[in-house]
Amino acid sequence: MMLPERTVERLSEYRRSLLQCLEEGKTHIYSHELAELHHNTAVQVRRDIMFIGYTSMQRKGYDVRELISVIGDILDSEKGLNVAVIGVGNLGRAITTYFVGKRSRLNIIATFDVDHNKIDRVISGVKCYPLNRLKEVVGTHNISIAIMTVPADSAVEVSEHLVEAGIKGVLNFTTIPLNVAPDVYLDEFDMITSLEKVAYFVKMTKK
Amino acid sequence: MMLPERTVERLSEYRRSLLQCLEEGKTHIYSHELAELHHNTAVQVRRDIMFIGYTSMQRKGYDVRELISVIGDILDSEKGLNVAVIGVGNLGRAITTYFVGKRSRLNIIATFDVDHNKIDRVISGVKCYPLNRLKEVVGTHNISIAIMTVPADSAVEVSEHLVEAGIKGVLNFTTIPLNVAPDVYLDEFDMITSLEKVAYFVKMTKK
DNA sequence: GTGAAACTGTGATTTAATTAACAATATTTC
DNA sequence: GAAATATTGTTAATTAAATCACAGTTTCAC
Ligand SMILES: NC(=O)c1ccc[n+]([C@@H]2O[C@H](COP(=O)([O-])OP(=O)(O)OC[C@H]3O[C@@H](n4cnc5c(N)ncnc54)[C@H](O)[C@@H]3O)[C@@H](O)[C@H]2O)c1
Ligand SMILES: NC(=O)c1ccc[n+]([C@@H]2O[C@H](COP(=O)([O-])OP(=O)(O)OC[C@H]3O[C@@H](n4cnc5c(N)ncnc54)[C@H](O)[C@@H]3O)[C@@H](O)[C@H]2O)c1
Repeated sequence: MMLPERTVERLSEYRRSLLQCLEEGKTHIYSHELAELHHNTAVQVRRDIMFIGYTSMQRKGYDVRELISVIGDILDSEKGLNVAVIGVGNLGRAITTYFVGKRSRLNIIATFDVDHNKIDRVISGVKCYPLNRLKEVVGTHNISIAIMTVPADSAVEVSEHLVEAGIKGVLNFTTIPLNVAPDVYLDEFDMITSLEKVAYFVKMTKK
Repeated sequence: MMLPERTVERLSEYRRSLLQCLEEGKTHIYSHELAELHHNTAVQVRRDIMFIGYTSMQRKGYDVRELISVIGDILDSEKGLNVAVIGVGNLGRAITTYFVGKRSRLNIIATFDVDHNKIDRVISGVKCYPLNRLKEVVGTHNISIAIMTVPADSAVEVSEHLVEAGIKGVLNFTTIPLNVAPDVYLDEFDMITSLEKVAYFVKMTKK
């Protein structure tokens, strides 16, 4: 049974706060505390936690360590998943640098590009392969997720290669919407739209 | 009257496709064509367009140029809005470089940092100011939107400065959720969550 | 010019997501 | 140890978003 998309997002966010709590020595947390950390309500938090079937010790709040672990059981794959970054320009490089070394079940283990100045170089410890070796490398390294940061005009073509190579999830940072096979999960991550949305609501509340 | 959030997002996306169409010399477009470009349905497109009160010439589809203009009337502010990037690290630099020069009503006109190696330097034509001049510069340059790309541990503090300085919209790229005054619009743009969400659905469809 | 075909615009309906309401349970106070 | 308090888990109600269904136009074919 698949959780609602918004719940999955919130669980990921909760987990990060919970890890923070743990560092601060907090062992238990109430639904309303978690809610306050995340612009939402205590009921919403409890509902999300209900979805994953965890129950707290009544009246004491949720056991932080346990909750982290249960969320992990839901979100993480047992052995983690391998990730590739496609297009190592400004954004691709920023992302790669950022993610590498983060303790996580998602490991960026390869990047791809077509620029000969980048190919075979190592960026933040991750090797850059030529795009035409995509299928091979995806296979041998068991990569299932791609982060797309190629220029807009090669996005469609590259996305087809990705599907062909056996990628099962795509996080698309390019500004053009993609079409992938129905068994491939696609998330469009659109900065321009986000910025325009902020601008719209700023404009509207000014009036 | 305020449009639903999702509709605003889609309008921004439609506009980009429409601009593309224009370049390709397409003068009219049907709802189902626009839908196909954006993983959604013709009815959804028509409903969104109905929201903004535009009507097509029956049976010919929407006039591309007109529709772009009407969406612009809804989304854009008359004179555009000024934007600042706070924290010019890897991500801040990538974003600044990307946005500058894009024909748009949203202009990145300043960046801020605390690192003396960055302050007073010009990045992609945009000057970097010291953070302690935030209020002054926001005032004199009439900046209303901030893109936050500072390290997580200074995010909360910086967000307070932003609100204090009179910023009205924040696009937050840091991994910790912020709390801003109720009249400030905040969008959390969370890459880790997005990636974890992709991973979850990949994991689930594998089974 | 008449009938069929192709689209749009929108009221009605359905589905999904959120919020309200409250019983059940544990804890504290006196 | 009874009453008051705080918190969870869940059913029911509400609200928001998406989809269906179809009437109303325009165009096209003949
Ligand atoms: N930088 C941003 O903040 C930002 C914001 C919004 C959207 N985007 C989108 O993200 C993408 C990347 O942006 P960027 O600023 O990093 O651009 P960039 O030009 O700095 O990087 C693009 C990289 O992709 C490589 N590349 C080109 N064709 C390729 C191919 N067919 N296969 C693999 N690699 C290829 C290039 O060699 C380069 O290294 C663009 O599509 C852009 O629209 C970026
Ligand atoms: N790079 C990514 O792909 C990525 C992904 C997810 C989240 N993020 C988040 O985005 C933020 C920036 O990431 P990054 O990779 O660019 O980091 P970075 O370390 O490269 O850049 C941070 C910049 O902020 C500046 N800074 C530090 N304190 C500041 C302050 N108080 N005021 C203004 N500027 C200050 C630093 O001098 C530096 O220039 C981080 O919060 C990170 O969690 C980044």
